[in-house]
Amino acid sequence: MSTDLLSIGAFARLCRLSVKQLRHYDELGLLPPKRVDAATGYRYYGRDQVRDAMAIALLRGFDVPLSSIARMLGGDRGVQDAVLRAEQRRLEERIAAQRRAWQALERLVAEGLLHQEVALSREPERRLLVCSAECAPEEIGAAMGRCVEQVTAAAAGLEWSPPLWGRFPVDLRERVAVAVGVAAPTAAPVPGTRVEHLPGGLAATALHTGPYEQLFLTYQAVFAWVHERALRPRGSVYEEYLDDPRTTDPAGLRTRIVVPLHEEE
Amino acid sequence: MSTDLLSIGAFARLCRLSVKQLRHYDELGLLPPKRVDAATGYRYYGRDQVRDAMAIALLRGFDVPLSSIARMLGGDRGVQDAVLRAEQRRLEERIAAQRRAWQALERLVAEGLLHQEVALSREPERRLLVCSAECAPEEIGAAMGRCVEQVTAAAAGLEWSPPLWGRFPVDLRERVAVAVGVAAPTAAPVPGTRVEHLPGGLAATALHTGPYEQLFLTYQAVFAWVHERALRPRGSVYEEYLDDPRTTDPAGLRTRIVVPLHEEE
DNA sequence: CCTGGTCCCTCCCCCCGTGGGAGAGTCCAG
DNA sequence: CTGGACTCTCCCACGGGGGGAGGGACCAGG
Repeated sequence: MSTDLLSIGAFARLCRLSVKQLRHYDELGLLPPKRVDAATGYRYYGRDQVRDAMAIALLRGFDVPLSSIARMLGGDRGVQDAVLRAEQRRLEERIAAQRRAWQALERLVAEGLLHQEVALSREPERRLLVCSAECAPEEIGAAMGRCVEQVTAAAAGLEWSPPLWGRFPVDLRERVAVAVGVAAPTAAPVPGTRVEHLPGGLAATALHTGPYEQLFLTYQAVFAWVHERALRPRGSVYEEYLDDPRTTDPAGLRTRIVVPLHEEE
Repeated sequence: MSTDLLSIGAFARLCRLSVKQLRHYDELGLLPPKRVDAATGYRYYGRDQVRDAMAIALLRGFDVPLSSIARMLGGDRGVQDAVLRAEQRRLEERIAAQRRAWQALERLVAEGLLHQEVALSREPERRLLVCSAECAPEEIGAAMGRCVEQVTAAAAGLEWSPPLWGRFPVDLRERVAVAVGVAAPTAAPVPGTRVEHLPGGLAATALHTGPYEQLFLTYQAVFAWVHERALRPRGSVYEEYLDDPRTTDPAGLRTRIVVPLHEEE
């Protein structure tokens, strides 16, 4: 039984792994040979190691990292399932990210790299009814939705101009805000909302047509345009939502991007 | 104009790249600074390099390799589109592979790692009407389909037993074949098909239930079982398709896997 | 003019998993 | 006993960076 040992080459052929891989897994302690000749360093594997080796080959085929494989080989069925589930979730996220990347590439093919039209404009002062929230970068959609609800509820009794506004800090990861313009000075806003005075002034603006998910592409173009001209962004960036996402096809959603600038020439 | 140069740090902040990245891109010749101070080695970038730098940042965000980005920056619009399209196709393939991996992981969670039941059996001799084809590994499905058509057409006038067979070389990448069993010795097979005698004998068999795409999982389990017992596969492996993929849900498709073995104990 | 803080330089090592190759030693069948 | 196939260790490479050491450069304030 224990005399029936395989050399690394024979074992590699059986398990469809390369000799290099087996040596690497030995180094990591992932699959140490059953016996190592002390004099020559030759590695000898047992038949009962075939199953583990083939499991490694299988999982590596799905790009499961060796560290996860190590946890699985060392654990019982419960651990294995947990690790597999975790790998599945990682895979889901990667797939989602790659689908977004695919869509973005599609748009880049359609309109070229950072070629959107950008204009210099002078924005008027605005009085806004604001609801803001702090959120992680991937929850922006949900946080925005909640703010929209609050702000439209608060504005229901007031006189307000239709386009909805969103404000974002330039470096992200701070506070996002949703606002509507209000005509008259308002005395008692609903709790959670407040009235803010948005100063006007010089700004770079661009019109993004397409899903909100791809807004960042137009932002990138606007910032390229701004920095090329040695203009300096000032404070937070904001967006004007010209269409209603509930009634407009995402591909046709128009959003006006506004990047406020310092006045100096 | 040319006096308005930015230090690497300032340029990095503008373009949302790290200083390390910019130095790396310089080394690769991807984005050499407009001026490098000969005495100090300090890198200075021009405003007109912001666009390229931001394009790099954007594309790296989609995991486009730097070599592809280099081709795009050096090329005109046509080249850019071609490279973008190529990246899209690479992305599609990766997504498809990852979805297959996800499905496979799902199956592994359901039934454990390489835990299928395997049995030792003695297969009878068989006389088969065979159609074979050479094909790349990813076209196996299509090649099999064509063979199935040919073989069923050829067998239409004959007396044949229902289960369809598929044969594959162990190391793949050779010839695949589709066959049906025929009862009587047949004289004149349709061109492109021939009658073969499949020797019987010892074999390891397992029943795979699920889509053909995941057959390799059960194969892996069978080979693990075989090699653990120091049995030696002999010649090509074959499969018996017990259900009709046109009328059965893929999740329920039963396939009997047969791995012929050398007789010795 | 000096000084200190912040910038920037190069160089090296690290990640992950694997392939390639050099140079030397080992195994086994003829 | 010999030759070819096998195996060993050690180093380098990939891609796309991050981290940090050690040392020079820049610039504003005193």
